[in-house]
Amino acid sequence: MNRPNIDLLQVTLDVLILKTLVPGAMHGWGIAQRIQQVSQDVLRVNQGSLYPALHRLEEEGWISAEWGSSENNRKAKFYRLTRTGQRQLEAETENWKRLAEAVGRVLQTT
Amino acid sequence: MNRPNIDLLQVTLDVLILKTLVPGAMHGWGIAQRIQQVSQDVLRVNQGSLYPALHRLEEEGWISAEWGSSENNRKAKFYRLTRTGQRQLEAETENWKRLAEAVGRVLQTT
DNA sequence: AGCGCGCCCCTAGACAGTCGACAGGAGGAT
DNA sequence: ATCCTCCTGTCGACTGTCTAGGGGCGCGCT
Repeated sequence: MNRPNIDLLQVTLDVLILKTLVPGAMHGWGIAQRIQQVSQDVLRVNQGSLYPALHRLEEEGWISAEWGSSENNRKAKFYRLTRTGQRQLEAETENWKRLAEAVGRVLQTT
Repeated sequence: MNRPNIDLLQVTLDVLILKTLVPGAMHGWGIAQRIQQVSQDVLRVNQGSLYPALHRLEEEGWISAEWGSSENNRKAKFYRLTRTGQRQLEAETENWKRLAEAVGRVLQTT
């Protein structure tokens, strides 16, 4: 009831993460930052959603992890898109498009 | 796994239902049919999602229900958009647009 | 040296909403 | 009578998010 002011994403985080990794490997915190930035603050990724998602994706074999050190010289786990992850990204992107179009059709009929 | 040809909606059903009721009152089954039709079969509403959603919306006061008889002379519960439901629809539509745009921005950066 | 802050990782429990399957009643046609 | 279609509804399992924690380690400041 008490309508929490939020309107976070109900979309599968997965495709967003996958897409963010296309330019190159990144650590989790950086991924979240970038998504928020590129979406102009509309999409915010909570840590409690981020890490489970990351681990899920890794388990699926769509991304692979490797420890390294961040630009601030902190220990960080870098994730990279795998080949199957690339395919998955394409499939899910296509999926999103169809979904968005379909919802659009329903919503914009005067 | 066995890729059931569908890829149901992970979107809030609510806004779809609300929008479908704009032209006039409808019964639950008809709402589901119409959404599927307008979305060109991309969006399918399962019964197990539909009725809980309907009841939820009614409880929120966004739609009101009334028993009547369908065009096939069957007993059916007709739902109508209330005034607050109208407002809610506008808000959620706006919300969807922002979300879709944001996801689009992330996804289409080459 | 010691302290705090910002960066970066992770987990646990509660909770909401969907999915697939199932159940039931009532009208119309055979 | 019997069966099919229309139409409403519920239940348990599951997936995924949210809130709210906890910890470790550089770096700059005093």
